[in-house]
Amino acid sequence: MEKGVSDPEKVRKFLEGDPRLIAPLILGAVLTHKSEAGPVAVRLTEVEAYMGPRDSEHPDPGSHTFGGPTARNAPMFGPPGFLYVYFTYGMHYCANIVCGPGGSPSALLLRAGEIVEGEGLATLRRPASKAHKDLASGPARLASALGLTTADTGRDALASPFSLWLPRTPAAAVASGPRVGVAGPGGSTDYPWRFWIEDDPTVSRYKAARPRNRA
DNA sequence: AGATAGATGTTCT
DNA sequence: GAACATCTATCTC
Repeated sequence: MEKGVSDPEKVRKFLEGDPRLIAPLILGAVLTHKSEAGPVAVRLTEVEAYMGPRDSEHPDPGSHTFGGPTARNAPMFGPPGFLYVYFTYGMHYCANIVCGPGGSPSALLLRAGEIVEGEGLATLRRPASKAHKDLASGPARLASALGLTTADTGRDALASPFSLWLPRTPAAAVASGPRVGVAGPGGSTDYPWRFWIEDDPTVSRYKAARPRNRA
């Protein structure tokens, strides 16, 4: 694993930029979480930009900040480099890294990655995973493998027990594309919010969102 | 091997 | 109610 920039000052400065510019450059970065059970590190292979309504000419109804600040999305209105973790679908967590200048509010959703350290612990946390490449091949899988929960929302991803290493050299082949299956008026399906490392086996496979039946 | 259905429960509109 | 997820089970090809 090629080491890169880890100085929190420099990393935070980098994260102050536009998430759509940061996204292709953060691919390959390594996020580490050291828990009492041990460290787990993930090399990011897929991220998705979420823009605050005032930061973009493209409406983004998919963003949690689309409707303004709430108790849940408060970290997104804070300084860059902090975690925004939310609970979704009654059983999963998804982790974002806040970026843009403080108060933006925008973030990068960590959609997928490859476990590069602590695979044993990651496997314990992901008993359903049958393959190495599937340990973090999805936003909720990634959060689960790293052991992230809503208890971690608002915590600094650039300070202990976390660390974030930027890649020394940008990923060779970065692809981008729209989200799919996004419902809602003005749908944000027509803009490339999503970035991933081309041909990386750990990138999540896309399925259109399916409507759920009521109980 | 791929597609589909059902279940799970928090947060916001 | 609806939500950009995941797992398991159960079909079909």
